[in-house]
Parts: sequence; C-alpha cells; structure tokens
Amino acid sequence: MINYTDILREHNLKATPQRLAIANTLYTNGHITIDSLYEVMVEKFNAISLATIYKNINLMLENSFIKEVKLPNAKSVYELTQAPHSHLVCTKCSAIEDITIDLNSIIDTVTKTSSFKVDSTNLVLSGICKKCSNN
Amino acid sequence: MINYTDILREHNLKATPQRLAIANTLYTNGHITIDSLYEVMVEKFNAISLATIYKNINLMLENSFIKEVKLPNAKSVYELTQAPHSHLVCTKCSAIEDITIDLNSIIDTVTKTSSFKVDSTNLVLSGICKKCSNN
DNA sequence: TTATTAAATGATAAAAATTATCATTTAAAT
DNA sequence: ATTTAAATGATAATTTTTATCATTTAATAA
Ligand SMILES: [Mn+2]
Ligand SMILES: [Mn+2]
Ligand SMILES: [Zn+2]
Ligand SMILES: [Zn+2]
Repeated sequence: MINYTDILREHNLKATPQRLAIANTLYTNGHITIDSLYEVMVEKFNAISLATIYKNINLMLENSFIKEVKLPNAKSVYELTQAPHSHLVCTKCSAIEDITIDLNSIIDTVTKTSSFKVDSTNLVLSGICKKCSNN
Repeated sequence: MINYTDILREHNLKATPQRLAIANTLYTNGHITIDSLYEVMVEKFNAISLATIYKNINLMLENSFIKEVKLPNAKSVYELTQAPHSHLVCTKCSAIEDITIDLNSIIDTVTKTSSFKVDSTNLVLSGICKKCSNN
C-alpha cells in the first residue's frame, strides 16, 4: 500500500481517501477499466458513487496523474502516469503488458518524410502472449 | 462517385443505397466520426435513422469493410479498410493523415525480447502538422 | 418479369454510459 | 478551532448505443 498523498497534491488533487484508493487500485492492477475500478472501489467504500469514479478519472486525466489507454475492440483502460511506453494486448486472454520500445528512429523518419512534428506516440501491438502460445 | 456494389457484396453486405452512400462518404472524407457521418448521410437521405448508421458501422466493422481508428482525446473515426497504415494526428487542427511506416524491425525486436507474437499494430503519432507549423 | 424470402430500414423504445446538479461533508489552509 | 473551496454521494439529466418490430427492399430463382 503506497501512500499517494504527496503525488496527488503535486498534481493539484486533494488527497481524499477515495482518490488514494483509486491510486492504489491502479498501482495494484496496472490497467483497469472504469467498470472494474468501480467494482474494486465498492469493496473499499460501500457507498461510493459511480459519479465520483467518473469525476476523479476525468480530473486525474486532466492533471496527468493517470493516462487512458485505448485498445482495439475493447473498452479503454486507465493506468498511473509512468514513463512513456507501448502496450502488448493478447487477443486470446486480453492480457495487457507494458513494453518500452524505442520509437526514435521511426519518429525521425516521419519528421523527414512528412514534415510532421511528432510530440507523442500511441502504440498498441495485438497478438498472442507467451502464456497463450504455450497453452 | 465510386460504385461499391461489388466490394460490399464481397464482404457479405447487401448493396443498399444507404450503404453505398456510407462507402462513398468514407471514400470522400477519409476519416469520419459517427456524428459527422450521420450529418452527411441526412443530406442524402433525409429520413435515415441513426440506428441504421450504427447498425451498418458495426456490421461493416465485423465484415472488415471498414476499420475503426481510436484517437487520443477524441472520438473514434472510421475509414474504409486499406493496406495497414499508421496515423498522424495534429493536436492543433485535429487533421488526420495516413502514413505507411515499416514497423517490422520493431515487431522483430518485440518478438525476440518478449516472446509475444505480434499480429497487428495500431500506431497513432500526435503532433503538429505541416500546415499548423507554418501558420 | 414476377414471386419469394431473408435481410435492411426507419421509427421508436430501451439500455448503457457519461455528465450535471445540489445538499452535505471534508481536506487543507488559516 | 475556523474557514472555505473542493469533493462526495444521491440522483436527475443527458448522451451514446443497442434492441424491437412493422414495413420495405435487395437478391435469388422460377
Ligand atoms: Mn501501461
Ligand atoms: Mn487511415
Ligand atoms: Zn494471452
Ligand atoms: Zn494542424
């Protein structure tokens, strides 16, 4: 159980018990949908409102405390903001893995060939994870 | 005005006037949201139902006649299925450009370092387009 | 052609997802 | 301890998407 009080405040977010729990849920689960997050949160706060989940997710996104990951053929998942990274998604078991890939050579090529200035990247690779290729 | 009758049928879709119009709208506009597509379609069929748009978009996705492109901080856009390609999105003017990038070296690296078998890629690069960097 | 039929459409209701409102509570700063 | 702006929970409202169903129509074959 990590204490996210200071990090929340650094992102201009009051450190409420609900937000601390959201942060820890994201830390524990890695990537989670709104629905799953709500389910987990109800365990911890039996009277929490779904509106609180939505409001906090939106605020946390605006303040870059979390990031949204849009996946093909699935609902978005949310994660704590970390160093930029890409995602591997298994089409069999839906597992999501983080992976750090150096995209600089690609960005350079794009810059040269299209005169488009790349600021950020979003890469999702779909396929079969290690576990599923064995089973 | 391209005639999409045969191509629709190849995808097991009856060539209705509404579907032919959707296909041509996608061909003309390139990438379009559900809302914009509906607006354009109402011009051509003043009594078209929004349900028809949704049902056709979903069917066309299932039959791979079209693809969905999920963008950061924006609604999904839809496009006719083409050769796999990536997207450039301008954060100033929201313009979307197609770009073909060879990702094989990246896929190879991922396969070797993570034993994950990559089947398909989804890459969106955000930044400033040529037009916006000049203005 | 005309007849047949499964599928598509449009109108609408229903459901699901998200946001707005507001009285009450609370975190954070005095 | 007081103050206050913000957060929460309850709920309504809105938005988005899907389901239902009577009617129409595209595709096939007589
Ligand atoms: Mn991640
Ligand atoms: Mn495209
Ligand atoms: Zn798997
Ligand atoms: Zn631009």
